Amino acid sequence: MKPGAFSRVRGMNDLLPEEAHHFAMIETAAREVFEAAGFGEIRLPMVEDSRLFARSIGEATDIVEKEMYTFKDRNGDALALRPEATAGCVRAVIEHDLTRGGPQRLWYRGPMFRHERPQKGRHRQFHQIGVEVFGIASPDLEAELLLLAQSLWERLGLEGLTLELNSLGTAEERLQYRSVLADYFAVHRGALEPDDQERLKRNPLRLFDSKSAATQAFLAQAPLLSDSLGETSRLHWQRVRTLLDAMGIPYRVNPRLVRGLDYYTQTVFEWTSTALGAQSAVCSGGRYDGLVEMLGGGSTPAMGWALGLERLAALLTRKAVERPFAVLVTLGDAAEESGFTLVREIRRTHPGLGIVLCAGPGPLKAKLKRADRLRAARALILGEEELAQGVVQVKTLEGPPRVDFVPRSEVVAYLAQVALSLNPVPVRER
RNA sequence: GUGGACGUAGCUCAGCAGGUUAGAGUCCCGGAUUGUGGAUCCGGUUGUCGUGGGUUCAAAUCCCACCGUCCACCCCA
Repeated sequence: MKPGAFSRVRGMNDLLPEEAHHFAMIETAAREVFEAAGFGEIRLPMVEDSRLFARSIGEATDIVEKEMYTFKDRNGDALALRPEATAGCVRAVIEHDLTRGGPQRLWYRGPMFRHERPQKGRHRQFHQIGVEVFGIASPDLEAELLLLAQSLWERLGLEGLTLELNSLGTAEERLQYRSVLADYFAVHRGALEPDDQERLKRNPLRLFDSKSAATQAFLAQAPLLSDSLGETSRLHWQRVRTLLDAMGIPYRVNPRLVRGLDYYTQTVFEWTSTALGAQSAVCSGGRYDGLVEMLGGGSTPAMGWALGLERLAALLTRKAVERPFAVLVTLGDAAEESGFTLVREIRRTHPGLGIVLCAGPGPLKAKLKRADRLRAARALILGEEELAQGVVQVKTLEGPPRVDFVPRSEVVAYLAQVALSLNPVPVRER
């Protein structure tokens, strides 16, 4: 790179064609799975009032305290680039009264922004696809959303993901347990590492995430979250697991899974992969029954999850490459003119037929080489000789060597026929 | 935000007890075959050695700072 050139902003990456194609595969699969399940897409702004995030995610979370991109616009309003989309989605549901006609099933996708130190699987601009459902309090919602994710993994051919889940109970139960845990740890405060002392002070539940052996030893003796669940929560939690068992979706109950965002209640979960290093969470979420009300809406139970596209794309090992059906090679100006006419005709009559142009100057050899590298099925050669005879040379690039001369007037129909007979379809995976 | 490793052609990397003109593989381009791909052979372009400063007769090589990537912490998708 030359001195005066610009480089990208730290943590905000270009998605080159290969990765972009993985993104597109995931997005396409997600759209199919979601829409078949009755979810509607919602497109949300990337900028919101920064107080929206402070109130929903929690004032005392790292996301809000240290990681948000906040700025004042020209009116002096405090705005923020969204660090996640649930808050904005809830805001929109309230603003447009979307639950009026009964439960709402929504999905979204797009970039999120957090000012963290970049690492593999962790970027300052990253991309999520998420679903949110409003207006269903019963545990079948958990089963529905977990099945939805499972369906997506299967649709993508992803294996080796682990589902962990836990129940936090109602907001009250969670708060109560929080103080029980704080009391228990108050005695041991001096024995904790600075990080964990901080957790104890600010959000004791986060002690479960600690990697300190001492803290984990204390936790083994600590009162259990599950013991502070009331009857209703216990039955809810039981029902979620029964439904998962009935569907045969494997999972592991992890009593230490507490999640970082303040708004979660009842069921929380996380899909992880062992192939990603420290940033192993691929998809996570949970129920947030109190959030709608907290943000000024009516009392509305809700739940959602989000997946990280960068992390998921990293698990797609198969190289997906677009293969054109044919490459059109022209030689000379007159053939070039005729060739463009042919391509226009093909694209008009058979839009799905992939034709890559290889016109302009240059030796035939190099152009065929390009066709070969694109892994096209056919090369269409159009030069002075073909022009004089009113034909197009169709060369088969895969399989036994073969060359056909097809009259110009029949070539479009001929190609359509060949493309049809080629099974699998022209777009294939390498 | 904290700690550590690393930064040399587009890509993967060698070179670094300071010393002519900075290398290999790959990729790309051209030719052998003036209009027929993949294999082989021949030839060619790769570059402020991350940036800036310092030490020195001399720095890709040693020192410092900054930037960036990666790893761990932290956090989380």
